[in-house]
Amino acid sequence: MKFNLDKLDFQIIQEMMENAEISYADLGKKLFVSGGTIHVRIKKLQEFGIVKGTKLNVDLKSLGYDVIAFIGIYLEKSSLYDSVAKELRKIPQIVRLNYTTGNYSMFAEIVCKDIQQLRFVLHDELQKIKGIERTETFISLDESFSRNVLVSSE
Amino acid sequence: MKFNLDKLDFQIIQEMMENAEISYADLGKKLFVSGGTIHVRIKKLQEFGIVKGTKLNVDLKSLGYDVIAFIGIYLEKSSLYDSVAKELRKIPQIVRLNYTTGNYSMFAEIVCKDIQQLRFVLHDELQKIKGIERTETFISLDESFSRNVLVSSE
DNA sequence: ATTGAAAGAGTCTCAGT
DNA sequence: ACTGAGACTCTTTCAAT
Repeated sequence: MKFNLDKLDFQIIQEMMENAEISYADLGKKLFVSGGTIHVRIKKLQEFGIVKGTKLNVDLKSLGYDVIAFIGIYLEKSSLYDSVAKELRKIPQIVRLNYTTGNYSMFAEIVCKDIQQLRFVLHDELQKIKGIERTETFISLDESFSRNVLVSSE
Repeated sequence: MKFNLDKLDFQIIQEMMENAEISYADLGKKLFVSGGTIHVRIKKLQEFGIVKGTKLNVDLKSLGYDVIAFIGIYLEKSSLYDSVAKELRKIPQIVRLNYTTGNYSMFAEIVCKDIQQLRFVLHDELQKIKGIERTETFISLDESFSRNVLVSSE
């Protein structure tokens, strides 16, 4: 760890990773300090670059984005990573891309409105990209859980 | 889509998925409506359950959580899904679990402080869980990008 | 449905401890 | 380093359109 964070800092991060709407006064009550102290700590965490902002928590399912899938990508040559990544970034349904060890060269996550859209991306868009040897798709039938990591000083 | 959302609703969602800190007045300026209108729309989106709250955007790398990996899990029987999911949930480093089609029965994402911790989870904790036949691990060497889906009415 | 203004709540600063 | 109070800003409500 690069910074000297204490238990209170971690408690604030943990709490606000789940719910960033809580007021400083209320969070202070919960953690037995004043709202002013919460404020000072959050300012410090922002200065350190640990807290980068807040994001809206949106229920994608209710917006019709039902289909989540993971794609393992085999490249012809691993040197093609950057150029393939650049092409994959152009596909808005692909929300995440990691360069990985193991079977696959890259690992992508894709969010679609329906199976037809997923098929279109897999069949039409990915096939056009030079350097992709083949792909394996894992469609999520159920998200068992999704949560934040447990932060602490150890 | 279950709801009647217009362009403005989607613009608000898109903007605030990236930055939920912006004030209603400022967001209104950006989208050429009053702050009051932004407020009404967000209230509506909350009532619909589309907006579920806000989350702190934390830089896990700077907190020392450097190691992200994906784990493909083979089960002995797919009926063991629930009991294995229950055990995996007890491991705090596992932040996400999906039940998937394809090669693997389940797909997990894990966040660790170092390779030693990852090895401990993979070798000691996962091996203890009854019903897991074997696992394949893909360590992320680089996150090329991670972003929100592009929402719209179509 | 949108607006603008007033009331209420929260953030931010700072002097005191 | 924490606190509490005052200044300031944002959210929330509401009457008018």
